Amino acid sequence: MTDIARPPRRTEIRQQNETLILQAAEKVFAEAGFGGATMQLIADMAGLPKANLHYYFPTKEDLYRRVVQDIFEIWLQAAEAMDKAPGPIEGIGAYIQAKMDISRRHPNGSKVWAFEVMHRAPVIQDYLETTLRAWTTGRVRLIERWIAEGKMAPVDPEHLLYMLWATTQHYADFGHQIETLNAGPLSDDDWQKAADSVKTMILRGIGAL
Amino acid sequence: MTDIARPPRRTEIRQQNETLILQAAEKVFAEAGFGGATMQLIADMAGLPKANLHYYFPTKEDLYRRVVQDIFEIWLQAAEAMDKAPGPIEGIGAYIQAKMDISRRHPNGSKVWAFEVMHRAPVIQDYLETTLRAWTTGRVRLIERWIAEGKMAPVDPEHLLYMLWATTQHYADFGHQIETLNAGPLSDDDWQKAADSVKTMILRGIGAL
DNA sequence: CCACAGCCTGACCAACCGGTCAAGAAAATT
DNA sequence: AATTTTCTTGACCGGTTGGTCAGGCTGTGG
Repeated sequence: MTDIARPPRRTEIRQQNETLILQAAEKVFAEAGFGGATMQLIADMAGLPKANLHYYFPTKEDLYRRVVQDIFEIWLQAAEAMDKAPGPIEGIGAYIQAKMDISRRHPNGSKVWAFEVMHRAPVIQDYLETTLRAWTTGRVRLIERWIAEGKMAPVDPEHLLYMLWATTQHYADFGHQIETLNAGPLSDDDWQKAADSVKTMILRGIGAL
Repeated sequence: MTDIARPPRRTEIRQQNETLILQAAEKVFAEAGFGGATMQLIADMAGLPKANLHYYFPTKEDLYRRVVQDIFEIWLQAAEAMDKAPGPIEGIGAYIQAKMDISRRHPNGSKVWAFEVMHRAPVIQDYLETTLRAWTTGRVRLIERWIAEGKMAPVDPEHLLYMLWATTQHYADFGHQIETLNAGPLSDDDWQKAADSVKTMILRGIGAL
């Protein structure tokens, strides 16, 4: 009865199977990259026949795109903590904490993003040029304001952002290396120490402490 | 005349073709990962028939292992700058500069390493457990000495090392993202600014300035 | 000049890849 | 209960993959 093309009704089965597939895909893409991942492996991990995957996600690239988009949104959400803060200690401190939590809880998502960017971002280049760039310039202005208000030292805002991304995501992307040097997985205490170390070094590094 | 099994004589042709193949392989592995890279693509980029690659490197994995090993040695060499220094300002400053130079000149090598570690290091796990761990504990002791001598604030040495690796390698691994936000490749000035920013923030962050 | 080790490569192979499809099972709607 | 939509799946396909191999080529030491 409606003129607009109705979006396919989201039945419960659909919802359930989609998340099942997406979880398996995130893991496989993270561990093998786009080229190394196979639909068969994702299907096995999700406990579904391969043909069923192609019913929900027509192509491998469609599935991959969804995985990358989901991660990007999680990160964007974490960035909100930065905006409401009165100064860098609260704002950047909260941002580091939020990103460290994500590195711990969604390490595979972070890895897929890293794979994609290293691959020269064939799938999400438009995101980089639009959403990420807009977000970045906004945050640069915020940092510049804090500097003008004397709340932190006059550091280059862009390189500060790169440092925030690099340090926090390192605990996800290079988690295996860290665990090897640590002779085992990081405990709750280890993670808290890591977050505190990063916060202390960076906040002092920008003259906010 | 020698009793030991002679290593195959390294003719000039062999030397030349091996480096040709290794250069092409580094690029392809960096852009596609191990699974996504194909011997055919590497062969085309090296300007040799595929069968010739298998003459010098019997399997894809042999070739890959060589690429990863080469990068690891470059990094180890860069770390020497840290040892001879009297304190953190010179030592860590020089280490950051050296690693930033490598990120600029060998971005592909850095990416291959990242791929490998994200892949849970199937090929170089022994390197992580032996060489890298030994190097790390040595450097931890050095930093602890500097702290004891009052030359820097009492930060956690391991997390400082992670920060050094993360920030410097970020400019190689995420170079595409940085170039996109920068609306173009980084100039000489940009690279110097980046290195200076990292040095300033980290050295101040560890209380060495 | 020969001999021979090192180098080169087109053709080939089994295995695996992403993706298709037809036919039916299960649910939802009427 | 009938019908229509959504979901499921084994079998299949053309194309590509890493790797092999026989046979020819090349340069060098004797």
